[in-house]
Amino acid sequence: MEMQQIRYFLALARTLNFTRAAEECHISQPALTRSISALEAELGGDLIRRERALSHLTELGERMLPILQRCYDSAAAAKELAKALGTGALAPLTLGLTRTTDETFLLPALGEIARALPGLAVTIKRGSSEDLLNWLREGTCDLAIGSGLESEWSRLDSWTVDRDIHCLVLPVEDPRAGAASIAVDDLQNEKIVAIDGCAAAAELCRTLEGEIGPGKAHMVADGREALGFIRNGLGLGFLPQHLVRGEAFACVSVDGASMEWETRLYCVAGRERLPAAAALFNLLRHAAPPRPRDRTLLRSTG
Amino acid sequence: MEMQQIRYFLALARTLNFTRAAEECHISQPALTRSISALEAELGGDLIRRERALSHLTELGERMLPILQRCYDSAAAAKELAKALGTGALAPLTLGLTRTTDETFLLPALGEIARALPGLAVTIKRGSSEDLLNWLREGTCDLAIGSGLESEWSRLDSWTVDRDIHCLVLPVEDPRAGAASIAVDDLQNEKIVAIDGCAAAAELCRTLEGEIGPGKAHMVADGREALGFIRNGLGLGFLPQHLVRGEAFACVSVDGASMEWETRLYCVAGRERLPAAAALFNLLRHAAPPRPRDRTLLRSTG
DNA sequence: GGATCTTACGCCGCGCGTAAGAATA
DNA sequence: TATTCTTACGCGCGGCGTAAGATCC
Repeated sequence: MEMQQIRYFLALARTLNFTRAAEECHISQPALTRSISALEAELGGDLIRRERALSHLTELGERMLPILQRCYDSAAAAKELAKALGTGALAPLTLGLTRTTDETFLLPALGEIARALPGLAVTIKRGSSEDLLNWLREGTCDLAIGSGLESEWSRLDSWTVDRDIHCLVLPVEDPRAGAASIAVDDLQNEKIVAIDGCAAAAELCRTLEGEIGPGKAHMVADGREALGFIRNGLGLGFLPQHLVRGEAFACVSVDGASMEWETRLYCVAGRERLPAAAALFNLLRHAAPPRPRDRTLLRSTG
Repeated sequence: MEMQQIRYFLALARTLNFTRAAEECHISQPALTRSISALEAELGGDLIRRERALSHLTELGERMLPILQRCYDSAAAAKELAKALGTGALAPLTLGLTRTTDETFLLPALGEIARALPGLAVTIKRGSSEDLLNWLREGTCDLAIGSGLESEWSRLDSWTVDRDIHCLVLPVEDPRAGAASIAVDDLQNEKIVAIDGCAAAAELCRTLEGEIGPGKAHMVADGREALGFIRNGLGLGFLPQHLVRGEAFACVSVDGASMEWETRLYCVAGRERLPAAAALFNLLRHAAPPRPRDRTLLRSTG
């Protein structure tokens, strides 16, 4: 069963006339007759009763019609969707971000791309660094943004595109909320609330006690969950500062822990990019080097 | 876009490996490469990123996959359905009956066919004689059963397969309910309730007053509606007797009106029939000639 | 005779397999 | 070097158009 035969049959079912159907298909009438006959032979029965003015589809023909119509429509839809993707009328862009990555620095660039590509359709997937690395390998995302993806994979390229400051997050009523900073040693007996996959928090936990373990810190999925834990006294947060902005929490720096982390753009070398991914890539790569974020927000209450 | 290409692409999407996909499709690997390349050219973009162990579908490929899968599944479903129709695993049978035709005489034959053809699927369509004639012409029904389809169409064949007695149907409280018979003249001022398209009732109405008109009789769609009309005093019925059986009505014959009508089987000469239609045709044609129905029920209350 | 579908025949293109080449690990 | 995909080349099948035939109105 070939697509041509289906096209011919659909035309024939519309016209119920071999001559006119052949015209519609831009082939000779004998060619259409032969093609239909072949289809009938394959299906094991006549599709149409040839009765000149009274010609009509057989039972088999009537049953085949909607199925083959769907088949043909699917092929047509595929071509149309492919065209939309080719022209940029539909421009999907899938980004992988670690759970702690602040996406706001992307928004101006995405806005600019959306103006140039009205079909832009962004998908943001959040996951651990390992997830992002796998997504890049599998091609499940176009670009990844975060940190700590570095691996032995030689095809992974990366550039710093943003900086993020991590800080200790306390309930405002905590007695240490007004401190200029807190020493790492003061945290030895504290429970830490961190976001799963956050490299900065992982490093802090390693500093506090050899390895990061489930007993040492609460690992939650995102900032909202973390702040809820902190608010309810389950521990002290160690979170990227942007998550605390606008919330009633105190931010305090930690002496002896890395606070400023680079947010990096990762891509796979030698892999061609869709228009939207290419545009974002260029905007982020060629933008002015990211400035350190304003540190004055530390010790504020958000 | 050819069906082969779709098949090859689906295999490739499963295996993500040109060599194995070619094996699955029983073609050489270069042939599959070329076929996929041609499909990619038609769609205007790569479907798969060739990265050996890391090969994976592109965005375009991911989008095409479900659509082309549906296309291929439709074609497969068409072939399967055609096979079912060919083998008799599915044996549709569409019968056209006039609204007054008693279908019960068909049931033994249909039961016998169902035993031989487990896939039998009967559709009974009710309509006027004109409807039935059109359905036969259009091939919308396999066989028609009723009366009054005779036309100038030379291809219409028919045989008597049953007899049906029409009678005047009265509410049991009607004073004439116990009469042996009623003269046509006594009905001149009566309103008749008849089923639309019933040739017997039409003839009675013509006898009563030149032509059948909407003012002379109530024309309803089926027996249930007719009995409701009669029960509510809207008129006297003239209906085939089988519709009254088991109902609380009186049946009285009419002197001067044709009461015994032949139920005939109609088919289109020179048109091959599906297995179920052929079977029913043969059973009805070669059955013993129909006997006149028992007239003793007349004047009973059903 | 006109309309409609089928059959016959020769041709061209397309898809196939084989074989060789390129790229990557 | 082994694996994997692409390119090159020649062949044969299959679908096409033209022309003639069959059938029905």
